[in-house]
Amino acid sequence: MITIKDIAKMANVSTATVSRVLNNNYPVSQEVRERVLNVVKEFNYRPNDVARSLKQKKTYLIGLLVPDISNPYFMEIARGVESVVSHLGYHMLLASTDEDERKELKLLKLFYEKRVEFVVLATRQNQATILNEFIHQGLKLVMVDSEIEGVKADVVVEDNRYGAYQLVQHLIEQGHQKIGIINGLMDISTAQERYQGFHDACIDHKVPIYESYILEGAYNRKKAYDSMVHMINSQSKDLPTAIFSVNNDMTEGVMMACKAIGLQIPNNISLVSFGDIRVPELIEPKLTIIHQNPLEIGQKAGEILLSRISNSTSVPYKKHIISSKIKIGSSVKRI
Amino acid sequence: MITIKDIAKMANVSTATVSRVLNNNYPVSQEVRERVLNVVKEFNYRPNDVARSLKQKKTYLIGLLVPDISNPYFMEIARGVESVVSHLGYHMLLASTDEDERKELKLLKLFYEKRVEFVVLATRQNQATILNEFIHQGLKLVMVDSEIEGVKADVVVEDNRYGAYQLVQHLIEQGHQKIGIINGLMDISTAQERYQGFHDACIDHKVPIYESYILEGAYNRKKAYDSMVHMINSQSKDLPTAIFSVNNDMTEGVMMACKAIGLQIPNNISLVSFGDIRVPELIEPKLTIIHQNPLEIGQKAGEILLSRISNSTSVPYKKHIISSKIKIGSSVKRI
DNA sequence: ATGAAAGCGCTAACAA
DNA sequence: TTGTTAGCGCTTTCAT
Repeated sequence: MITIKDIAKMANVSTATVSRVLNNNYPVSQEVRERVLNVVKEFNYRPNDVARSLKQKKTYLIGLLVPDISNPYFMEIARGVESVVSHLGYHMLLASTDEDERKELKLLKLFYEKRVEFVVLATRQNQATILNEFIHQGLKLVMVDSEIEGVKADVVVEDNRYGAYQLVQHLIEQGHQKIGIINGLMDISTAQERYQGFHDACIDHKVPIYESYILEGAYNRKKAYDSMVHMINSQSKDLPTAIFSVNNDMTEGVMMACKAIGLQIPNNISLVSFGDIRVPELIEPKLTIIHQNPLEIGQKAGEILLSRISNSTSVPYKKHIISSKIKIGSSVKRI
Repeated sequence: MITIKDIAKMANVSTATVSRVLNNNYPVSQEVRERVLNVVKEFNYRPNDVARSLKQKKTYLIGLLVPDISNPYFMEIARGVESVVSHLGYHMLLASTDEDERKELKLLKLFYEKRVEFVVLATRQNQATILNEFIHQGLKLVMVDSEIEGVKADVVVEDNRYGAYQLVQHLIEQGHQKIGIINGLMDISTAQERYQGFHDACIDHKVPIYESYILEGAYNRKKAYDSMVHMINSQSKDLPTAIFSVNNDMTEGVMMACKAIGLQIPNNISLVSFGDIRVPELIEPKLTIIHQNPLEIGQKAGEILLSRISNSTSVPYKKHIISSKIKIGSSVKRI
């Protein structure tokens, strides 16, 4: 592999000069510049970024750690990050944690050893103490999607509580008093907050909350399907009139359950969802949902990290809340 | 930042010894090993991988270049790659080309400067000559999804021609003689091959091909929708009895068009698709499709690149074809 | 405007 | 088993 030394020799200059013309950061005479450039072109020389990184202590690497890189939601976030950092020459190192705490830790460690300048972390586990330890060692972090209480890092999340609140309020306004919820894993901040929104809306409007209508969906479609089928079968004489599904994946499960059993939405049961299902254009009815914007989360995270990289002055960590808009469909029956 | 030198000093050994205990590649006495390990732990030392890469000329980096990192199809491929390379300590650098040839070239160049050990490229453009130039300079490449004729690299693709062939043959077996096709961009290999399959099936079974039934879908949903609507409106007295949609995204567009206009599938028109639509569970009817397996493409690409990295002996480049299975649904009417 | 040389943080060949 | 040291390919300070 051809190095700067080779180029220097061929152009009859020092390596310093070659570096200067390549980086355009110090005065070089026209004549020498051209001579060097010619040799560079002739040999198709490409500087070794590893060496440069070592010398400059700058890798232009951003690590992205998400539960699953094939999950469109997270990849929209990634896309958002990429869109703002790529212009500055940053590249993204991507990896899936598979929701495995040990793997996540291992990846954080590896990212750190690769000297990524920042990591964007979408995690649903791990303790604040462990993450803070990394941070203490100099790892820069910005958390997206979920929050972990006590972590010393910026956070970009959706307005989960208020989004959920709006959805449930809408149900109540349409006359619903028996509202069920398909819940996420309660050790995850997003699930807690969305549940909180449900809870607050019910309390504020004096609507009772029934234990038996609180279903465990575990943030996955299969589980949501099973829970829903089970409830319908076991409480068929006294079903809720409306369901609030806490994420889009589970919403698909709920709809599949209704379809399988023959419950019509919204005739037999109403449904609202945090996040839209896929290809809604082909599916009836149009759901009333909270519209999510993962791209914006990613962009925000990208901006934050860029500004932290450039401004070494330590401004305090902040929680950025991306507001979520409700979109009214026809999945709620007025009763 | 703490370095191997610091550790060496604190443990009263040479840097070489620290390196040895960390890498476990040379004999070190128990006593010294423990001493070093203690200091490492105490200071939470993490070796600088940039320096190691420079020295070893090994980055453990795989570059992935796809049109769009938020496209689930490509991210399934990425997932496949990751699943096989991550065990060996490889990391993935990911970037979107946005179908922009210049951007793609720039990214290839940057990946090269970062000294990625391999790049997995899913591209739909660029000439073989340009790519071969990179390869000539030492860039290792494996192409996925699409093929570019003449590129000196391994290729992993689906069996596009035969998949399409099966689909169209199925239509013909069900009695269809007037078959339309929503086509991709014909400068992309996958589109060419799928069209070829359509063409061959028609020829082999002596079914006529009508020019006016060959629609431009441009591999995108919106265009497919528009083309479909236009055809239905302009040729309403003599529509094809069946449509072959060349990719899943366009299939969604076709279904939306049918829905908008009130054409029922398969009653009024039959439909087969290369690749399944999203959430098929919630959509009627079940389509007859070719089942795609991007994960497998990624895994295969990962295996290939791993074996090329380890076996320096140059085996000839090969085209790997992932076979595609037909899945019969209820979207084709027997006539 | 240019060159010499130190050094980024490691690894590994060589010596002891 | 351990230490010394050269060197990976760059950048940048200091001379000139």
